[in-house]
Amino acid sequence: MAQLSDNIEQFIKDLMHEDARVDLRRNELAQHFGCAPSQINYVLATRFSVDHGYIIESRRGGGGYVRIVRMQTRSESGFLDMLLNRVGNSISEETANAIISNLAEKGMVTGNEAALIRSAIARSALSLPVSSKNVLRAAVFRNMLIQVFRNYEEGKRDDV
Amino acid sequence: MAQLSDNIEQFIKDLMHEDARVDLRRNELAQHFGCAPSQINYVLATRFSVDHGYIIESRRGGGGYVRIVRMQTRSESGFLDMLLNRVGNSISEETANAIISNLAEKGMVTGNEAALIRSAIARSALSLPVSSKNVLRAAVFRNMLIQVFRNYEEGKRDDV
DNA sequence: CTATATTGACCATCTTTGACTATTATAAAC
DNA sequence: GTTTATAATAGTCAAAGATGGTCAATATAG
Repeated sequence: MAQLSDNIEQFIKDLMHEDARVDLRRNELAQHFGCAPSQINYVLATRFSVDHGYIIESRRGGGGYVRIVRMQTRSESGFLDMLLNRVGNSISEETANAIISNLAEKGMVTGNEAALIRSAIARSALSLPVSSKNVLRAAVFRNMLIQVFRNYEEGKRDDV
Repeated sequence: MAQLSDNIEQFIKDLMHEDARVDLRRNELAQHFGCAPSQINYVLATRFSVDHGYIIESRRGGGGYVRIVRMQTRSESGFLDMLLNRVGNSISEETANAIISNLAEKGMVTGNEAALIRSAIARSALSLPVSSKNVLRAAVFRNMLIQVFRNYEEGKRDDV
């Protein structure tokens, strides 16, 4: 089932296992995977966004490159502030999921916890319009309970 | 005479004989049985629901799949069933917290997970009235993020 | 007759590609 | 040395492809 995009993502993450920064040639990488160069941009956009905790820099022309940098966080409280700011008053499920992935990659939440958070903020959990907090709470809680049992079933293993 | 749905159900259950989890291609399976793809959804909805002890996950697009996950034992899925029933359509924060404590006592969730669930369904997280899912999601997510960092700063300790 | 099953039309989401554009380095011309 | 042409990169965006989801109409089994 592994998709081209997933393979490229993994390839890059392997490269970054040691270093917080990696440079690569877009065209070379595309050739290595036998795909269109713009495919690389797609992977970067969907898996290495700022919300995922990465910054992309690049340069065109001879000797051009694409640089992927894993963002560093100074302090935990600063990081939390930044995240709360990013979330703000409104956030899409996709953006939230990117942030959750980032937290999981950083080891700040376990895979189970990440899944639990996802289940609480999923579109399907937030039934609107809703008349009372109790009704809304039930919807969110139900989703989380199901998630708990999914985790429990897998023997608390962390695969997300 | 065995219905198509029964055959598909059996086929999937055979696949799951060994593993508690199986991934399949909806279209492939439909083709295998010479039926409409949506027939697969029907089978999943009627025979692999949460009530039946299964959880369905899926992904669209290239490399898409349908994943069926079985909960470990009948008693566990029965327990979940009971809980979902108890939650029903509406639940107070107090009742929900009691359920969460019970799950923690049984060791089905860690202390961190319990705290995370509480933070998602707290009165303060469920800001109503609210105009959009994104706004509501932000409120819930913010609460959970704060909880994540509280857990993390406490050294990932699990005290309930 | 009623409950269950089946299908098909239409929708939503994710991925891959290709044509066109933008930028930079290097070599050539002056 | 500056200007100009050419090659070498990378970026953007929209279209096409590849899946799966939903729902209402219809058919079938009991």
